[in-house]
Amino acid sequence: MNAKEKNLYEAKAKVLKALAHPTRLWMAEQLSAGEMCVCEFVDQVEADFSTISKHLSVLKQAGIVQDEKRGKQVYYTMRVPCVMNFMSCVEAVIENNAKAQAELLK
Amino acid sequence: MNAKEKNLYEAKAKVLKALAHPTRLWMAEQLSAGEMCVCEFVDQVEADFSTISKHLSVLKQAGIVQDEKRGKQVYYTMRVPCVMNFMSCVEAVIENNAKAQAELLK
DNA sequence: AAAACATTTGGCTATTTTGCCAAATATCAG
DNA sequence: CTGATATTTGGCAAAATAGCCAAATGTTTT
Repeated sequence: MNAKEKNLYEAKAKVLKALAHPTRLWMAEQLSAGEMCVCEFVDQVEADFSTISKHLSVLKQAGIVQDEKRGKQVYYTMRVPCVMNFMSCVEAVIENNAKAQAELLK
Repeated sequence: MNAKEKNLYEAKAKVLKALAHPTRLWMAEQLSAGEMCVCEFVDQVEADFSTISKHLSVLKQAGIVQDEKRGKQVYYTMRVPCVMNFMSCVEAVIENNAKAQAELLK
């Protein structure tokens, strides 16, 4: 693996890492259904609003979402909607794991 | 978000987290092309073999790969091949980011 | 049984990530 | 301008992750 390839894998990993947090993943899924402002997340997520803001910032830094200020509020939208397409496969992994677990109990 | 839903997002995040490391992501991509033994990774990755073993263990714990001992060697294979399908989208994110960067320089 | 080989595990430190609080910034209402 | 509201930023402590070394385990060869 040369330097260029290494950079590529680091870039890819950064995108995945941004999604690899329960709260951020949930946020991304919500945004897949349409834009939301920070205040809506504050209402629905049990965490300090500064924490929520930082999570959104991580998603933005990774290039997954974008923000737009309108009045007092900041609205976030998905920038690359396809990102959520693979969640069905992630769910398949989890189902597989559950099956394997169940198998152990037989 | 109730407790059950929270568990689900934690499980999904765990799968993503397992892939969210340059070395592990590279390993997963290699395995998408067919099985490999730990020793092959040791030859190709610049890291201690214990580190490599631990990375593979993380992928296994997440349910992404499975292992099989044959003789002295341990062979790893993808357990849920679809996991790599979304990489084209992750690449799209990166391309988008690059475009945005380029735009800044104009 | 001993030596050699392949891999995993335990333990430790360095680094990164999380999440809260407090403070700063920006916008709007009066 | 002042105060209220929405959000971001800085700073810090706690928790999680990464990666190396050494030791343990399992397998084959001699």
